[in-house]
Amino acid sequence: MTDTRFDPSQADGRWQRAWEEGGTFTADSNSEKPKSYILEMFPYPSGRIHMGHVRNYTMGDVLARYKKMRGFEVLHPMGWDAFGMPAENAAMEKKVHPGAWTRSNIEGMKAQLKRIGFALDWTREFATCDPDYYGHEQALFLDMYEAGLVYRRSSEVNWDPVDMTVLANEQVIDGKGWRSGAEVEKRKLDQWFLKITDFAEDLLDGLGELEDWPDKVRLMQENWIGKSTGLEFAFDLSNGEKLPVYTTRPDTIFGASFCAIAADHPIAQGLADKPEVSAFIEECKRGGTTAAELETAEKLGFDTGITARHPFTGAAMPVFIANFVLMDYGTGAVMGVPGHDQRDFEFATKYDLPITRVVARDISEADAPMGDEAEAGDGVIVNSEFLDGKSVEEAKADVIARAEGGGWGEGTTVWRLRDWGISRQRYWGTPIPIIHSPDHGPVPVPRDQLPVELPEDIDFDEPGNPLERHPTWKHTTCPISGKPALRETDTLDTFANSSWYFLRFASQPADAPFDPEEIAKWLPVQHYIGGVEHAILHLLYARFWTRALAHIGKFDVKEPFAALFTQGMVTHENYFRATPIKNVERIDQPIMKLERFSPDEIEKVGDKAILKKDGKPVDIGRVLKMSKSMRNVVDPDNIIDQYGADAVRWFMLSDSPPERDLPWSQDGIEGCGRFVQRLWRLFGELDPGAGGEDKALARKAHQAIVAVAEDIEALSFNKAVARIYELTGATEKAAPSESRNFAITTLMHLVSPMMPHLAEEVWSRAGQDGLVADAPWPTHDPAMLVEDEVTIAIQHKGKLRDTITAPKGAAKEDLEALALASEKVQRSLDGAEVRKVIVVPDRLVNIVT
RNA sequence: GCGGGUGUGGCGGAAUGGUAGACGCCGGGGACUUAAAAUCCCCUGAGCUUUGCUCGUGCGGGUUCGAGUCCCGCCACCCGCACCA
Repeated sequence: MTDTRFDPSQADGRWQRAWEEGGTFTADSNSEKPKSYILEMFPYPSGRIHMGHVRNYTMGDVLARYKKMRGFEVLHPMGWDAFGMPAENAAMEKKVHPGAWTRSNIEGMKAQLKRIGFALDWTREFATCDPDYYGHEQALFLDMYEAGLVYRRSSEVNWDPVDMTVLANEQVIDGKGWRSGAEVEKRKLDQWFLKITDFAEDLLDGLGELEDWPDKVRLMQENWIGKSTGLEFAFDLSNGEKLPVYTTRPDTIFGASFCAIAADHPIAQGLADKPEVSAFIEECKRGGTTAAELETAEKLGFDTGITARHPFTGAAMPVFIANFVLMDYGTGAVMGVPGHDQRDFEFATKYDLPITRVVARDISEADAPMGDEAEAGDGVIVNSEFLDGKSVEEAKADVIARAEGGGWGEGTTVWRLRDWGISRQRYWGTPIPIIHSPDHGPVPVPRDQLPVELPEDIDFDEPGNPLERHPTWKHTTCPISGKPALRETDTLDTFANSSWYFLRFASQPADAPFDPEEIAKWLPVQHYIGGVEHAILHLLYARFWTRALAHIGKFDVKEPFAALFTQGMVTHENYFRATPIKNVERIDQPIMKLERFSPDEIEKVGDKAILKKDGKPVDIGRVLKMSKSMRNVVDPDNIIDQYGADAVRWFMLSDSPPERDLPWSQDGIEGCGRFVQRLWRLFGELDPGAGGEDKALARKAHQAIVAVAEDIEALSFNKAVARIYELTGATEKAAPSESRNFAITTLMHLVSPMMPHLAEEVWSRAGQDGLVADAPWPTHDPAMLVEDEVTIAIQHKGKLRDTITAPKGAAKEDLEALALASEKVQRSLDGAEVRKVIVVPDRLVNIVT
């Protein structure tokens, strides 16, 4: 090798073509090798690849390449989560077709991904907006429909009257539509739902087996599913009606002193003809829903004048309409037990209702006064007739048994999880394959008519759903009667598209969504990597679809992702300048004008940032997630132009542990670029003529083979990187020898998953056959892992005084003698009597005086 | 409010209860060069009375021969959920 510098601008593309032409990363499902499916969450084609993608896919790429070196047949696919609102927004703003916009983004982003040299099987690429893909999705929807997992009901939605569309909760900001700014209305619409609640128990239980998922994500899903058990029973009301309530604390029933119902409860609505009642209901709806507002919101109630009869004591308890009771949880009504529920306590205090103790630490404390808050903890039941003296758990069981025996209530389980409303009044999504027949109601589209394709000729000139106002698209005939009928014009929530794409990657027959035999070969995904922002929705929906399809008998896989890894964000400092502008009202409090500057406009000098165009300093703000609004985005393409793909990949893996945020820095990427060149020079020093053994270096190389493998398998890429730096440093310093050549070729292998272009280049220049990507992971000699000398720490009273070198496995007595012989130790002992000596073999000696 | 996480040099971070700060970045000094770039070498937690000593992993206690690591009690920041009965 004579080139003094590695030139990524010509090498990167050359090796990318070599991998592509050789089909190096094409997965063969008929291979005899063990299978490994490595998957990163596929991107939404928003326009450009950003650093977050680069980090995400680099991690998966290292794993995929490593697994291949370890003898696995690896499936590492890529595709596009291509349906969604941004395409429709672009259509409205830029007058382009959502499909054209999406396709063009995909093309650009695919080219960007290829430049980074990812080991992807592009033969399996698809976009969810391909009619082929969403046609199979429609078939799966019909499978679920036939299995009774899909139903239609009227549901309240957020309706934007200007854009004429339904908004997700996240799109409603301060009660206004995020785009139109119009006051959002609540509207009842017929919506399609998937019965995810049928699988609530399964989805909850399944979490227990997902040992290689982060605890955090499992907990979030557990809370989201929100299982609770208790008693549902009905109070007899003074007006002759029944009031069903749900409680998790039936043991405290003797402490109940009132009932409370939600503002939109039927009984409350029934009283709404009284102006004071309707005024109160309005007041309840006005309350904000942010954390701070709820924190300070006062408990408000309206006494209906109705009373409820206590099932045991027969006491008449007032029934209030209350602002803290939610209609969509439980029965929308509660029994108020102020002594042992904080909300009830606050409410009772405000409206001067009795607060009775029915749980105490001990039976003797039955008459202990209540403090200034409710006691929700465990204890012994008191003041409760036949329950007195029982534990909370015993009393719960007793009350439930009596309610069931008496036929006035039953033990139930209540879930926080709601069925998944999947109807969206949008164009750019999977059309729901249903036909509304005048005679037969909703009828599935016959299978041979799938896919129901989106029409191309649509316009976004008016607000609302283009499918709804398309002149011909929705007009069809009833599959049963043949009479004119209307297509469903709603499309599926985009989360449906990402709920089964990993199955289609594994298997892509033309006539079915997937082939069960192929699914069995590849699933579950061995490593699934993505952002924690998908901890609940996407990951829960994907788990649900997999279970639902397994339930229908499509395959045997229940959990799609054996291991989940949630990576941190890529962050960057931001640059700004705040200049005061004249404030006519308060000269001492000027209004500040804030200007932000992108990293391209800045030059860093030491720890100062200088604006290039005026040569003056700007302020450096906090390190934050890269975002357009902060103008702190660094474009991967520019970086690759300057430093090559390998330097960027190396940066993504260095320093920060992968689950934490990674602060981007110019100094850091320059350091990575330098290291690529440092390795290049070192690899050029391979000396076939050199002989002789360098045992210390050879040992380091063998240790690195083991350690780097362990680190990659634990996804501790930052540690693997540090090991490679160490071996590199040691190898550079060593004199030529056979061992040094071994260390150099070992390094070629160890860095190849991380810097594949450099590795291929030096591999080929070293005259090796084939591609390093196809080469196996180097083998280590176990005998070479063991050191024959170790450094022993000598402590006196737990503090380090000296270190000595001793043969590995030296006897305790010998170590003790060596320690006591140390001059430094003797000086520290200063003649004191040695009371005890603790010897940890091969580690340390601690002398206690 | 509930749940979870994090806290170690100027910075990112290492460290099965056993030598705290591996490795990288920044910074300082030097070599090479007419010069620069590139490269290489050395130093780089703080303090002190500098053969060495003392202090030091958010704060306060504890267990231990020995604690960044284990236990108890706090503080700060970050994330998620939320009037869920």
